Formats: sequence, structure tokens, C-alpha cells
Amino acid sequence: MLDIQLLRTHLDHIARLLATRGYAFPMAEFGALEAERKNLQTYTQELQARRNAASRQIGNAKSKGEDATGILAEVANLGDELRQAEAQLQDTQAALQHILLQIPNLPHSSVPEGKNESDNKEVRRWGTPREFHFSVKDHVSIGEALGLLDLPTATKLSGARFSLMTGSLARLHRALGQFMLDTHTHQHGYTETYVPYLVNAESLRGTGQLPKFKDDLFEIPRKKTAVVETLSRNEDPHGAPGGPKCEYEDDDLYLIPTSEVPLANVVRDRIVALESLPIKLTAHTPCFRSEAGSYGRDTRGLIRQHQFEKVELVQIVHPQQSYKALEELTGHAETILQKLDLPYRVMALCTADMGFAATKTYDIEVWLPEQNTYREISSCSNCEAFQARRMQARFRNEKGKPELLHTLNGSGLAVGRTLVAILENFQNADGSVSIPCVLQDYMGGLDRLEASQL
RNA sequence: GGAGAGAUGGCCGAGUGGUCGAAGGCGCUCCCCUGCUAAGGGAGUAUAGGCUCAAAAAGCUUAUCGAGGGUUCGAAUCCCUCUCUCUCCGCCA
Repeated sequence: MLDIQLLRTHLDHIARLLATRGYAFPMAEFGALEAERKNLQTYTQELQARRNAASRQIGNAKSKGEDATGILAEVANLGDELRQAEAQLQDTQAALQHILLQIPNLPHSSVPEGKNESDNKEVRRWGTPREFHFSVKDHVSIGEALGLLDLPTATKLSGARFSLMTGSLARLHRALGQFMLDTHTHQHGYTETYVPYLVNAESLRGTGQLPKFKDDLFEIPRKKTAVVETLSRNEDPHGAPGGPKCEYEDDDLYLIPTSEVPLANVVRDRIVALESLPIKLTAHTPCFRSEAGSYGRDTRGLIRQHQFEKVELVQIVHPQQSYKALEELTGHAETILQKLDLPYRVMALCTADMGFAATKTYDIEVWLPEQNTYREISSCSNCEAFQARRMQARFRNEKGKPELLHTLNGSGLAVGRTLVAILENFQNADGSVSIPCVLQDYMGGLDRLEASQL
């Protein structure tokens, strides 16, 4: 969420910045609502002040045993007027809030301006893609030939975009998560965290998934509130004036699309001490995404799944440190690829390609030989105060005053896609797959995946 | 799932309709006193808004005692709903 003060004072400038992201700011609507809000708020507060003054007088008079009927008569009509004004103000503010919650973050000045992902800028490249002297297979063919990957059975169990792995491949998958977690906790100073995989709407609003990206989530309805939910949806599809005040009165839970949600929301509604910064958290969790709207994309294999695992890095930092922290955090994710000896490149996303909450994002793309291209395996973002403002996540600054924190997150890394990269980059002519050195300890000394391994 | 008890500022805790944003204590900050330490004295110490203002400062003002609604001229206090915590019972990994 953007600072509404900023919108009031520098509307044109902000609208121009947002346009570089492909977001058309609703100037007219915002202007009208803001004017209405100002009038209503002034008027409402005036009435409230009058009421308070009168009530004080009445209390005063009564405590002295004096007659208060005169003052009572004066405020007799205030009630209805006030109630109406309060209701109108509340509606207007809800409408403003609704707009505010839909506005993406402002791009940082260092972010390249662009129209789509082809305008992303390569920042650096690490490693050299291996030369193969046989025709390379993709990870599905490799896994299936080894008898360790069974996608048809996963489809039988759950449907498309789910996977079933067995034996040493399942173990390798587990090993990857362990290895990443160990690296980040032992070498990069993150605190390992176990988090809920189901979160409430408030948390998702805090990190920015709600209200705008509800379709991307798996929602778990609760019978208890089903009726209430239906009602509020019918009456209030867009949080428009006249509807209920709160957009999330339901207490449904949602499967986390990333552990960024629970990790960042740790500081929601909190004022943390200056000395506790930076807070660096990591968690290895499943992630669930409905992938609505991605039909036909990456349908083969493990690249795009409804359920996948990720080791997430979250940093909660002092505002002055956040861009330094972004570089560090990106480096932490890169370390994993370096240790695994997987070639990658780092891309600075352009204005149009960044996520909703980010001011600046680096994507890390790993080399996939069969696709003959680099594919996203991590995304590291600084959100500045965008999430913190939604979450009311603050720290007590040097002057002792509460101030919004900056939040950062990044995948370190997506486990499934790392597994894909290993299968493809470390495949051998005989169909076996070599296991990167750093993972062999986690695999009980095993140095390659071979057919019919249990 | 059933029964009961609770939720007040950074913390503890008082407050059952009237000038209460909230006594008292602890903690913290500043000042005074004291050779050091300890003890003592004084002052201060929530957050988010709005308006005035070029801005800052300042002033005025509103809201907030778990959340939402209601009663009332007036609610921390009364009523309703919900959430969470604790105790007991049941069930369960």
C-alpha cells in the first residue's frame, strides 16, 4: 500500500511512475472520493466535537445536581445527523481503502523502464553451460526413464500439475530442501522457522496477495461462516459504498502460495525494537498456487505445479538498509546455485515485469539445457514499506518514534525447479544423473541416480 | 465438541454509565541531589488520523481499553455477536 499522504501531495508524479508499470491510476475516481472524504470527515468530526462538549456539560451539571434538560434538548437532534455522517464517512473511506489496496508499489529509480519481460536487464552471469556430446533429455524423460518420476499417477490422485516422485529422486528432493535450509541458517544468519501452511485473509492482505490476487490462491471455506460469506459477497462484490465496512469478514483460511506470507506477517501489528533488526527468517514449506490463467504454459513436467516446495528468505530491516539487504539476499540465493554448480544469470526486472509489492526485483534464472535457455528459479524483491504499511509492521527508530519497516523476500530456492535443473544439467549419456558433491552427504553418500534405485 | 473464567498502555494492575487516553506501580528518558555505588526528589513517557499552515513548529480536533454491532445526550463500564487466552470434561497425532 502506498502512503496516502504521498498520493495527496504528489498525485501526478505517482501516476506517472505507476504508468511505467502498466498501471492506470484512477485519477478522477480518487480525486472525487478524496474530496468527499475531506468534507465528510471535517463535518463528522465537528458533530462529534459538539456532542462530546454537550455530554461533558451534562455530566458536569448532573454531578452538581443541576438541571440538564436545556442542554439535552440542544443535542436531541444531533444523534441521527451524526450517525448518518459517520456511516457516509465510513463508506467513503472504505472505497478509498479499496482503491489503495489495488495500487502496486512504486518502482525504485534504479529499475529499468520497460514494457514486458524482454526489457529485463541482465546484471551478471555465473558458470558456463556444459557441453553435451549426446542428445539431452528433459527432466520428465530422465525421471521417468529412471522409474523415479510418475506424473500420470499424480494426475490420477489429484489432477494435472501435481507430481509423484519415489526412491532416490524423492530423497534428492528432500536433500535439496535440507541443504538450502542448512546453508542459510549456518552461513547466512537466518533463523529457521516453522510456519502455518494455512493463513487467514488478514495475513494475505498484509503481504499483498489479497484482495487483488484471490484467484491465484487455494481457499479453504469454513462451514461455520459459509452463510455470512455468501451474504457479504452478494451485497458487496467490490467493497463499494453501501456494503459492509470490512472486505474480509470471512474467516476462511488459505493455503500459502509462498512462506513469504507467514514469515513477513510475523511482524504484523508489531513495533519491534531497533536492536532486533535486521530480522532474517527462513522456512522450508510447500507452496500452493491455483495457477489460474496459466493454462497451456509449462504443462509438461515440474516447472509449474499447484504444489511445490520452496526455501524462502525473508528480511525485515531498517529502511536505510533495505537496498543493501536486497543485494545480500540475492547473493544468498545465488550461493545455493554456486554450491550446486548450476549455471545461472541474474536479471533486474523492468518496471512492467515486477510483482505487485516490489520496488525492485532480481530474478535468478538457472540454465536448462533441454530448453536451451535460462529459467526463473528465484525472485528476490525489496518491498520497502509497501507490505509494512499494510501490516502495520514498525520499529522504534533512533528518535524513539514508531516507523514503518522495510521487508524483503526471495526464494532461496524453489526446490522443484532446482531438482529439474540438477536432472537436466547433471544427466549422463547412460541415463543416470550425477549428484552434486554438496548433496552427497544428504544422500547417504550416493553419487548418482540410477534406474530401479529404491 | 461441552462447561466455566478472562482480554485495559512497554509490563503489572485499578476502574461497573459522566470532564477517563484511562488511578497506582514497574520499566524507560531527562533533570536535581549525593565523593562512587545504593537510596532519594522532580518532570516526562501510547498510536493512528483530520483541519489550520508554503513547510516546520505549534494549535485545534477525532478515533482507539481484543474485534464488530447495539442501548444512551454520554460506554473501558450495560446488551448482542465473534475472535483469542486460561481451567475442567470429551476426542485426538
